[in-house]
Amino acid sequence: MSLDIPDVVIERLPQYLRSLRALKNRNIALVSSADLGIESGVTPAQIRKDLSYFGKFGKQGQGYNVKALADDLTRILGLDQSWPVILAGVGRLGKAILTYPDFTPEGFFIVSAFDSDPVIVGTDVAEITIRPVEQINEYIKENNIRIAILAVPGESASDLIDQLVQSGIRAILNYAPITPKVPDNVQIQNIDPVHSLQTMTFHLSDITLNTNS
Amino acid sequence: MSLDIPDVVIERLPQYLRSLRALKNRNIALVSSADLGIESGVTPAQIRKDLSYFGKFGKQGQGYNVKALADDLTRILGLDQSWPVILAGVGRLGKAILTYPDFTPEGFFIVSAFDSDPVIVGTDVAEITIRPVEQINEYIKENNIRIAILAVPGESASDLIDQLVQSGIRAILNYAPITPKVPDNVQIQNIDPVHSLQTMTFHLSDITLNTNS
DNA sequence: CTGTGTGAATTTTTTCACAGCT
DNA sequence: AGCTGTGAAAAAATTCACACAG
Repeated sequence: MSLDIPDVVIERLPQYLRSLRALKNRNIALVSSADLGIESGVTPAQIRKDLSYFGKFGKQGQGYNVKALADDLTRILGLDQSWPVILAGVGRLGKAILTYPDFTPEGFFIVSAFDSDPVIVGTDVAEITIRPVEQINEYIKENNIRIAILAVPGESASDLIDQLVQSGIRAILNYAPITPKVPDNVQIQNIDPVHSLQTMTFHLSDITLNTNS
Repeated sequence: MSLDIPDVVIERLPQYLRSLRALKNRNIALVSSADLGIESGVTPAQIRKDLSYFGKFGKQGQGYNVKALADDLTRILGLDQSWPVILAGVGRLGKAILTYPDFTPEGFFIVSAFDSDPVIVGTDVAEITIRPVEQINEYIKENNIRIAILAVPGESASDLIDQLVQSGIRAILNYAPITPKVPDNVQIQNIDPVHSLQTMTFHLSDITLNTNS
């Protein structure tokens, strides 16, 4: 059994996977943790420790088989299957997400989109007909959807999240500028460019007028 | 002096700021670390410890003055000034970013945008005329720009980042699906929805076929 | 030799718990 | 009495360093 694997470890796995794919594209068949470290920007010890949570993938004296490790990570991350995803909120941002081409090749496909605006409901975006948000819970249950992308305004986000979770959503990619509380068995990842920018300005303005009273 | 303030601490500050603003909107003038904890989803001890890196902001027995603390955090984060930002890459994603309305009220304004495609160069998006990417270094230097948003394809990203850094960029909001290496004095934050989704699927598919060989 | 896998050591981050101010 | 600010303790994450497999 597992599942006392630290979240920090899991968050690095997609990065390793990406690096391995890049190496494979360069026709590199074998890679050491040192070289994978250079490629992914992680220390070799860290990589070895991270992988050790899941098994033994390397050969002493040689390193890791690039393709085999990529396949293993793909399986570990659950990316050997294709995940249906729903989108809530088809405003400016939601439309951009619907037409964003990068999800599909990675195994995520948006199967339906919902909005509360009657003007938007019924229209088509990227070959998907927008449904009224009132139908979202029913849709989730009937189609066994586990992943939702949230692109609604901050005010409506919390309530909607509660509903989604009720209906069976287990993973939320949240674009609303809030940090919602969700139950332990629900995953949430926030995409928040303003927050990211605000983190960086601290370092830019460090005249750092500190020295406490 | 300061600047041995952990990054984890700095990353929580914008969250506190947001919570304080929400409290202020509800006309709450005074808040305890316990209540701010509920609002922001951080433990009270963590909040107090975090703030202690920057000074003493509370009153024993009472808590924190909401407005005063919000103002202090705004200053600490360098958000009491307005930051000019440039955008590199005006494709599908870049256009969405240009028309994204949330940066401006938070003190970030996009002053110019650049692209390599001659078809795009010269056109106007959101009242900004797209310039050729060849002029980006000159523009950064002449206008003393410190922050760049990167929305170019993965392949072009690394090289461009090196150029930006050379020209004086100190903070990069990166939408390209790579994890670039930058010098220590340069901040980078990655916005990577696919990575975020891939992190979550691990938890969804935990049949967790582990138990090592 | 080379480079993995891993306990042990170190460092970082979080939480505890309480003295002291209001 | 209530709640901050903070050293000290605990927990978590990273790095070290080396036995051992190929």
